[in-house]
Amino acid sequence: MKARKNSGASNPPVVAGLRRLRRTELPADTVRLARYLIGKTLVHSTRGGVVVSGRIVETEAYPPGDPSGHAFRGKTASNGSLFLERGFAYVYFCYGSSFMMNVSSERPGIGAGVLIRALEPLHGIGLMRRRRGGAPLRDLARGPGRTAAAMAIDRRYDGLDLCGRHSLWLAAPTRRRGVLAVSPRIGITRAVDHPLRFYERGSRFVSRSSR
DNA sequence: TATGCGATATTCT
DNA sequence: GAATATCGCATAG
Repeated sequence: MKARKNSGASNPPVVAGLRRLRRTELPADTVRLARYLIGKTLVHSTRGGVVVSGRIVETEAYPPGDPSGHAFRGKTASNGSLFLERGFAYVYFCYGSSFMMNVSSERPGIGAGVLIRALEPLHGIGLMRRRRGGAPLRDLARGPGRTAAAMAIDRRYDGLDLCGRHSLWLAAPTRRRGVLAVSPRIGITRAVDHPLRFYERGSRFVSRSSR
């Protein structure tokens, strides 16, 4: 029998309340998608039934033709997911230690995406903390590499449809979004002044304050 | 809190 | 061989 209320300590927290985003809800435009994703939820349900999720509080746009974008030099064996239609995962490995996830944007055949840079942990915080070596709550997903680690996202998820019925998906917000703030992007060497980083103002889970 | 630095592997030159 | 959309630790203030 099923508990009608969420009183059981071992029950996963109100995951049924999370509604999958449909692709038609995602703006096709890269910058608009980057803004749209702030406040949305990223969900990863494991086979064991544990659900890990977080509010997206920081993104960066890498629009078509951006010299700092991975698609800038054209399609290769590793960046193909950026050229899919919007809503697919592009996962790559960087600096010898970190995976990072983008959400593909624009139309099929156009290489662009939105980097997910930070989450505010919502569900499965115990599992996230284990995956992150016992880091404090604030640091569990503060930064793109930490986000991928906390969500157990690796190369296997490259090319996955985040709007499909898979274990990793995008969901509607759990509460209203705060004020959106804008700054230059982090860690790049070209087009460094473009205001293409978006974050929720005041969030303690954002990777860095703008300068 | 801010800054500096080394580790690390994949990709493209 | 070089570059890289980073992290964690160290140190100083």
